[in-house]
Amino acid sequence: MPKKLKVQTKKIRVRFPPSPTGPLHIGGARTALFNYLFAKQNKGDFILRIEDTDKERSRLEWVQEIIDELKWLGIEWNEGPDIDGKFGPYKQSQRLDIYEKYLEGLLTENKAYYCICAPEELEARRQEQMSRGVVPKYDGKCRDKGYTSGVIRFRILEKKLKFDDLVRGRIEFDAGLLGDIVIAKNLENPLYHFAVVVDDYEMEISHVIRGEEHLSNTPRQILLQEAMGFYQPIYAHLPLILNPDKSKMSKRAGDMAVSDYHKNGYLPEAIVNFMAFLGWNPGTEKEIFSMSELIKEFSLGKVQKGGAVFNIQRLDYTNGVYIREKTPAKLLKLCLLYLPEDHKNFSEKTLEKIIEAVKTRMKKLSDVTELTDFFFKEKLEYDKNLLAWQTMGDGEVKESLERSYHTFKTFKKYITKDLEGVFFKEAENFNREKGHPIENRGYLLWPLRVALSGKQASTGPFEIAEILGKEKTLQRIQSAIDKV
RNA sequence: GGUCCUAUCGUCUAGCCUGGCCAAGGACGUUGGGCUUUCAUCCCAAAAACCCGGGUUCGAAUCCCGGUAGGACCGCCA
Repeated sequence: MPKKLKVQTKKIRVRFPPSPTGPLHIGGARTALFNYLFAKQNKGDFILRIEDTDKERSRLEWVQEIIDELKWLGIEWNEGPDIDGKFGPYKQSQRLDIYEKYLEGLLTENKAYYCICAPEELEARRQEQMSRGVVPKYDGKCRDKGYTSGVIRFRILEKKLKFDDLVRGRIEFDAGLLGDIVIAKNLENPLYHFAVVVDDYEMEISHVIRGEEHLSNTPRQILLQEAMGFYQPIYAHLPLILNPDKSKMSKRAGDMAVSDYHKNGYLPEAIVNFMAFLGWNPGTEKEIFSMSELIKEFSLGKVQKGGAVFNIQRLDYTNGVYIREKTPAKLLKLCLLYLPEDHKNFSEKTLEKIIEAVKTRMKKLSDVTELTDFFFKEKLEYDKNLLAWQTMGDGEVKESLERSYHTFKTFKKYITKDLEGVFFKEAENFNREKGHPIENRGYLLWPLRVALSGKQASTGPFEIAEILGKEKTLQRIQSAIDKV
């Protein structure tokens, strides 16, 4: 077995090793982000490695989805399955010969051995140990039996271990409590603990930054490193992302797939900003960070130790901030997907105006559909009672609408500011005639806005009128008048 | 059950290492108010937390010990 002891290079090299058994989740994406941030900040390399040793559960389409969503988020790697590097290949299924070599070495040195215990038998023993209240661990039955087939087990050395975690400080374990672990089903089928250790070594990974769920796996991996004469990478275990009930955010819990947020109209900048604050904080009062600002400010030392509950309201807020920051042209481009088919009948300029008019009401891009639907409809459907402001009766609603109708007729071109000036005066006049409080413009403006939008809540009437133009505006008011 | 980890407003967190500047700061959310024809944006304000118990000390959110609670792991998954 190759015994060249690699000295840890000065170069910072980190990796994100997803297993393609499902979509990329927020938890994984956050881990990828922290690795990326750390690498970029230190002018190091960020490697994407696909851990597809589980042939049954791994699927090519998941590999693609993980790649697509990571890229969408703006997390890019220096080496990976789609970008060759000198440490490739970057899919474990293509590195079988490498693992086999190390496996054979471990076997000949008697640091690993074949085990022929049947899974059912193992399970039964596990249950029995559990019921007796002892730690379930493999009893070493097949050790030193000289079997030449079966699964390959790694001999766990009984010793105390310690390592320094970058976010948690010194961690100590007693490996004597661990049972011999299966590291491969056979020479051609390595398992996680073994493969990850071999790859991190072969790929000269300097820092292993991963979720806390791996903290208790670390001693096994350190033992494996020692058995093969590898250097030990520096570890940093990130706090878990939790469900509202504080349980670990699992792959099955709800729609935590990055692709779901993507489809629903969350912006990558918002997701990245939000994820960065799940377990990390700059220590200042700045809350909105771009990727490049994060690269500058990020620090593992400021990473929280306790788990963080995923708070969707905060994501929504952050998303809104980024939406409002977009230029009209960019926002329109992003929203196109969520607009009705016939949006193509409208000019780009008009569409931009429509989006601008509803921008502050959007939490996510998909909201644009409902927010703007009335601009595209030929005929508005709404309850005529909606037209009444406060205590207005039908007769007054009609008068109010007719007043607006005639005022609109006097304009050639509809420009929000011009309309506003005249209508505000008109509203005062109307109130004076009707004996309403002068400042309560709703008597004139509310029925008008409802006539133009058909909605309880919407953009103001003058912006709508400007976008609709004279013909449609007049037509909508007329049909409101006909309603009452 | 064992091992390991964690513990500040409902949530994300600052402060903790280097005790006093903390009658604990910010943000989301909530509530109230302002602006306003509505909703949203924006602005202002309020309510809201140091898990518990000991100890060390003139003084503890901060240090120590013990509880308690939560979580992760204990796979021929990763």
